[in-house]
Amino acid sequence: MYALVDGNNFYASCERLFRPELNGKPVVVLSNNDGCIISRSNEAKALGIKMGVPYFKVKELIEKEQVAVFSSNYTLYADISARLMNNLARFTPEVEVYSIDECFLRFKGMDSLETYAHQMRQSVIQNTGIPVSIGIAPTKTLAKLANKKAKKSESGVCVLESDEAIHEAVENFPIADLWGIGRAYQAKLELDYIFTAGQLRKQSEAWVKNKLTIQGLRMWHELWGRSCIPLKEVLERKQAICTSRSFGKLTNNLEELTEATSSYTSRLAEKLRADQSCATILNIQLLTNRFRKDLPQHNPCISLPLSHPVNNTTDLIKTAVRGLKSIYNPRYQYSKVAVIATGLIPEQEVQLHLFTEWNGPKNNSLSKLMDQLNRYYGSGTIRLASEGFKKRWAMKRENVSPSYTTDWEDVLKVG
DNA sequence: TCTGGGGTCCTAGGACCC
DNA sequence: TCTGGGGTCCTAGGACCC
Repeated sequence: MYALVDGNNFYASCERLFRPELNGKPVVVLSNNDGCIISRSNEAKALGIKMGVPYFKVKELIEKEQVAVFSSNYTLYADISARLMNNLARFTPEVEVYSIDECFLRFKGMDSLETYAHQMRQSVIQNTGIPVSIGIAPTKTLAKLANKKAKKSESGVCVLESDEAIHEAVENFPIADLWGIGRAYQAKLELDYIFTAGQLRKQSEAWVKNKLTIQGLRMWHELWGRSCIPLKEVLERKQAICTSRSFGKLTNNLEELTEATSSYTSRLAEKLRADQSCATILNIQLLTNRFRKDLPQHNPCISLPLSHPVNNTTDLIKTAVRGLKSIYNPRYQYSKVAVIATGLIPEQEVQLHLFTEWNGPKNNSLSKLMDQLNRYYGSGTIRLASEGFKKRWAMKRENVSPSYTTDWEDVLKVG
């Protein structure tokens, strides 16, 4: 049996941990650049604030209703997430951390899962302060479905074990809420008058494969209780690593774009090293603001093969800036730059080259020392001058909460 | 004025191999 | 008139997830 455990309104719940006076009050968390609503407390949902709406469109309502607004603080959420996952790992050895706020667990040969689920829930709320919902079923797809049911229930737990219970849960479950059905598939299925998981489940194997390809077929089997999506317990090495952010304002200034590209690339290099990977290809993409219909659009990108696999900051920045300059056009106002590393290979398995002077990864001690210093003294403490100092392009983050659990300066004082 | 960021998997089609 | 069969690898684009 699989369980899916997830934090209720996770980011909003994290913010409330350290602001208990906000319990029972509406709270929202914004995306990067204070752009969109990405997490809402139940009270905020009740006000009709929808997921994903641009902040400026609901600002008036938010002010009128005195909703507490937070810029996103991923340092905080990642730390709370780790506590949550560690707590859950005490209940079974088979754990897959699926996202920052979700976790699949697997149980073998247990006969009182319902009781166990309530114990887990109690333990998590007591040890981390985060309320969670738990769905349990014979497959991951059904566990996700059970989790949605759990969210709506009083107890926060939903166990689907017997064929009858599964049948009843699936029968009227909206197709759009299924794990694996997005907007495009929803539209496609509705053209065939399929609106519920029950209706989809009744279709033939061949029909489903034809409409939704192999992944849809897996989902179909899982809806019948035949598990075909395994638990991924070990983290696989990433195939691509990306750093991209919108600017706080539009710009066509090459100096600013160069600073931003250098900064993002520096962050990207840190991520590569943390993953113990080296890149063989670096992609740079410039984007204009697609919502500004009044401005000309320009979204050029370039793929730069690296002469040898690297993850050190200076080499990557040199390449990135060269790429940026080759696609930049001063006629356009840009809102974002993305730096993407692909063709990743393990740091330990970098091949030497037979026909060039290059003789192996150069001593990365400078980059590694920078990582150490930045981990200890805070991100950006030591950096390359090309990343700039004024950072006029930096993203908006007007309501960011303190790093309560990861920065000594921000630890709460009791007195 | 103001609209997020970071990933994965699958398929079709083209280039190429013997 | 009539032009094979069986593969691999790569890429772009489309779908999905949180």
